[in-house]
Amino acid sequence: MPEQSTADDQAPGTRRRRADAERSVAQILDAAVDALAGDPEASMAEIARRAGLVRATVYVHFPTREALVEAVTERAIAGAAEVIAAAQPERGDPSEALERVLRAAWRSLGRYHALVAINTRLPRAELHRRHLPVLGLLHPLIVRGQRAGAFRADTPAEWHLSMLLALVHAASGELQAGRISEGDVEAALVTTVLGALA
Amino acid sequence: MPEQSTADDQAPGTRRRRADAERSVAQILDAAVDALAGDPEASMAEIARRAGLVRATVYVHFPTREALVEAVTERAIAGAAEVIAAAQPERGDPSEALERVLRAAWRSLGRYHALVAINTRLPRAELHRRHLPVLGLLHPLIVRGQRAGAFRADTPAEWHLSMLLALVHAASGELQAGRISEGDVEAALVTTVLGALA
DNA sequence: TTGACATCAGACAGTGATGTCTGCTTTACT
DNA sequence: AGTAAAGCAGACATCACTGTCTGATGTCAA
Repeated sequence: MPEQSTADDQAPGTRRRRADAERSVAQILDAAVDALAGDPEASMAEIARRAGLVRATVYVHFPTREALVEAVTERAIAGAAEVIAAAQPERGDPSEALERVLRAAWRSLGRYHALVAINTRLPRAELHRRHLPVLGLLHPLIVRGQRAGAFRADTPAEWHLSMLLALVHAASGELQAGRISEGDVEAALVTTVLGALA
Repeated sequence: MPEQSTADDQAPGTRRRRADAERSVAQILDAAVDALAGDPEASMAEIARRAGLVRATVYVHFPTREALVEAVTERAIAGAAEVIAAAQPERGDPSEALERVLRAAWRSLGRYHALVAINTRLPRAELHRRHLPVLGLLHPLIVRGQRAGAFRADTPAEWHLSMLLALVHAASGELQAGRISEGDVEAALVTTVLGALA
């Protein structure tokens, strides 16, 4: 299991992990994101190659492929949660707050979009558990908007959330396919999402 | 390549495929749908087992696994296109026509819902190509709605189409994950789609 | 009925992946 | 400077899956 911490919190009696190890773990996680984005079944060899490391070294830090994939998704979701939280979903008019959060998330989460494909084969409960950090931030905003009459209340907030994520992913796909320009996609996404929820 | 035809159109000089072969192909396609629904990477052995056949027999009809998967998805999309055409997207008020088409398509998708997972890991361009039979039917309807002022005209019709497909796929995902009941999902999908386009 | 077609049973080689291990070299910390 | 940690190179066993082949048996259709 990789340490998520950055510095001086090693357990008493244990030595701290060396700096090069820390660097390797980061390289592996970055490489895994890139590799898995292009191919959800990317091999450990491919990930190691991208990280500029040898396959055995990857296994030093992540005992199995599954452990690595889990670490990658956990980190991606944590990053998303951080960006969303920074956009303050609890502040201001619900529609405006949603637009603000959406724009912030859109700009910073590009590379993680393809990781969704990995999670689709996980058990439902596990999937939900991993997304809790993000859902926990957005769900109150949706509910708040529903209470204020800004968002439809005839469908559950969870539905709105799923549709929102789907539209974001689809928008990213349209952009990648070149069927819409980078300048237009954000505005189109915002209007479509707000229309879908309102 | 499996013959899509049912009966009396064999090429001159070639013998018609025997009835048991026809049956086997149908069994294989059905089994593949079920197997791939549960696991997009289901093996040929697993598909053959479900079809009540031996693996070698599957290879008689489909030269590679890829060919089988393609046949399955092609068949599903062709079925959807047929249903959509039957719902007459060119008739009546655009919003009503869209709702009518959407409901019809959704109901007929039935067991194919889970096949979405296969398509998510295809290259974007290929995904788009396979959806062409459906897109070709819906595009005129979208354009007609935009001209009539029923749908937003500040984003291209292609954008609307992509968002529509994304929402349908997401809705099927929600249903598959058990996060919404089968009774509620159709209504929720319709309102979300109409809201997104209007 | 007869012959071509289809399925079965099982084996086979090839491939590519995972996870482990060893010996050696390099690097970071104290 | 010395030592432990980390990385490298490369091998290895194992596994699951794909695609092919054979020979025997069953089945459709003219």
